[in-house]
Amino acid sequence: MTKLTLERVAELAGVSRSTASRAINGQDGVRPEIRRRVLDVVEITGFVPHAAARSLAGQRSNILGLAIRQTTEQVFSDPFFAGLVQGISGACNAQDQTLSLFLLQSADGEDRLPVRMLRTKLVDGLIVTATFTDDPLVWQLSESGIPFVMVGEAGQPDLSSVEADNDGGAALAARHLLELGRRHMATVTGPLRNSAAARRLLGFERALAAEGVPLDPRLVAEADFTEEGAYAATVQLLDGAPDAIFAASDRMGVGVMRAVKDAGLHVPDDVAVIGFDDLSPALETEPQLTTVRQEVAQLGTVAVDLLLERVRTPEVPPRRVELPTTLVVRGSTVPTAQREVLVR
Amino acid sequence: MTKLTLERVAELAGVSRSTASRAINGQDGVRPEIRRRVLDVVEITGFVPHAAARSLAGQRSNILGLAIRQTTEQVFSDPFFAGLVQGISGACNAQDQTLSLFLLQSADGEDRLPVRMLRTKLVDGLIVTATFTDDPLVWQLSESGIPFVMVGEAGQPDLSSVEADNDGGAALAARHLLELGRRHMATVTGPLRNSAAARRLLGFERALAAEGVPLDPRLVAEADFTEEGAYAATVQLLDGAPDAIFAASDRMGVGVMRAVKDAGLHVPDDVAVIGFDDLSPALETEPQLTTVRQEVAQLGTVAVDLLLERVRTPEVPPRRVELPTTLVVRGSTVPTAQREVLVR
DNA sequence: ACGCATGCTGGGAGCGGTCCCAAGAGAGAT
DNA sequence: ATCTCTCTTGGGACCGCTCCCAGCATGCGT
Repeated sequence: MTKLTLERVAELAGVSRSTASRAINGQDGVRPEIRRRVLDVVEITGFVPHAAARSLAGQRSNILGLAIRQTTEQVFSDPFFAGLVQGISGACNAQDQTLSLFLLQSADGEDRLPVRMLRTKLVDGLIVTATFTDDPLVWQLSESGIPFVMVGEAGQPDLSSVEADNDGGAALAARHLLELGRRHMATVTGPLRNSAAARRLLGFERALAAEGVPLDPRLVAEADFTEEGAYAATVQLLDGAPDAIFAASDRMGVGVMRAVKDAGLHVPDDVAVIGFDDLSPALETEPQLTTVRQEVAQLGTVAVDLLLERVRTPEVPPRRVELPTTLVVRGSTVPTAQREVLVR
Repeated sequence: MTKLTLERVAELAGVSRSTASRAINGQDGVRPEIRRRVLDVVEITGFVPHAAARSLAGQRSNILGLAIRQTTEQVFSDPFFAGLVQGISGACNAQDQTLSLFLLQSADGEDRLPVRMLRTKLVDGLIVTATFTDDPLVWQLSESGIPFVMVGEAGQPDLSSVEADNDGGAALAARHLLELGRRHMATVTGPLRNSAAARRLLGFERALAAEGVPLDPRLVAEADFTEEGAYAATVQLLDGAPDAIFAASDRMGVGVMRAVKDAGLHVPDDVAVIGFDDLSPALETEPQLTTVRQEVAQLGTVAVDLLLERVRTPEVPPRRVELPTTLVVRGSTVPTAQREVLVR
């Protein structure tokens, strides 16, 4: 049996290679009747164009890379990445792109891996996430002139990026707590070299200050976005007797609540707890976690759009997208009964 | 500036394309001196061969796919996958292969995705995991004649696969509990359509039966490899007043312990708990979880080896590798003090 | 000194597509 | 009826690399 190539399909459809190619790729300038005939042959034979040939000739691989700058362990335990990958992979499917995942753990040698990768033209562009401030990877990438976008991280102004409105979200949390009459606010931040973590702290601080309730620096503890880290941080914070704690992620919110409870305190009566993300952990606590919702999956789809924009029209300047956040009130700040009253 | 191609490198080194290619790919039949010269040019120019061209000409892409048949959410919350990906990705790097990850969630349309994928020759082969018994994906793959290996799942005998000695491991757990004098054994299994889960149950049952302590069917509860699922299952099991519970994964072990404690019982005095995997969750409980260790990362490296074997020498028949398991005793079965005595 | 292995090296032919350009067929205009 | 112009279509030239094969210069044996 002859190998199934475009040439062969064209032959079977009684047209030329060029015409077959046009028909298959949905380009116009093909008589409908002929297009039909070609597509029928494709259908029957189950022809699928050879990726390498296509990418060699077409100067485009239609593969997008997702580079996550984190330990494998971290990546595979943080629901944020689950949502992000979900969104990205959905968008890739919808746009006929293949997604390839790269986990960049080490800070050294492997660093050059992604750049090498891109030089091979294996991927058309890269979505980069979980980098930290001044990550060498970022400037290596921008220097190499490869199309890429950053997710959840501001980066330099001349780069494409998507992120949630972290400041605004944190401010929502702050105002919510103020409205509840809390005055002794504490916060467990993510690693501050991570820009999202930093902005959440900043937004929280500012919003409080704006209302004349400045955040006591002793009531700020830095953690690492893990439940355990947040637990430890909270244990410390509790010495300062806060009446509300803002955790920079839901996962940390879980740790915070556990620590509060273990200290014999009640949520939300003694200490109101609020998280960030609105991912699955927020629903697994008792009471459920009030949180600032960010559309994680959408972060992913927007990232894909931005990247394709960069790949397809490099001349269009990069742009930055900020997605809105919303407050989701649950039992960790407002007891159920009371909430119903509020709703009314 | 001229584009950096093999041709150009050859020209700079003053040799032919062929020679440059041989030098770069480490093939022999190149005078050492010439090879040096070529490699120097490569070094200086930073030449990286074009992936598509290479794969088109060489009939091999050097990309391996990892297909995980699970919800994104599940994948990104199960430490088992973290370890597996770690192992696979390490092995890929070591063998100069690129890893591409495919999450296959839906059971329908997207099912054909991997097959389509492979038809494009984008990946040379696939590592498949987390499939279930009679998963259509498996026969689709074997029918399509694409090289692939299965991880942690027996599959048909004529397929390459790696998995831990699940039966043996479960038997280790059983015997350990027996030695501790427990007689009222219970177990929380994984989803039984998953072959690993099924074998762990089987191994546990058989080992107990062999010692004349048959497993009471009412003390078997099926869960879904999640902590929550195991918690719920355990709540039920506790009605039967077991004095030991074998959880088919560490993550489930955590749920089991939580349920036991919430029921006001003590671990290990009232109920001994034992897990499977020896992954991070086992260390996060108090007391730490005794568990059956399987070398998850090694599962990954072996998978890559097997797959490359299939890809490179299709004529060699597929083979099945079973990795040994070991028992790791911790506080959830034997209190620290007592353990020290044992060690002595 | 001559023939013949042996070892390197260079050239050419693809791999399977995409894209550009020229040629052919109709349709509309004059 | 002739000439354009537009719409399709086919052919050829690559894309950048690998692989095969022929050509050449050595080295050796005799």
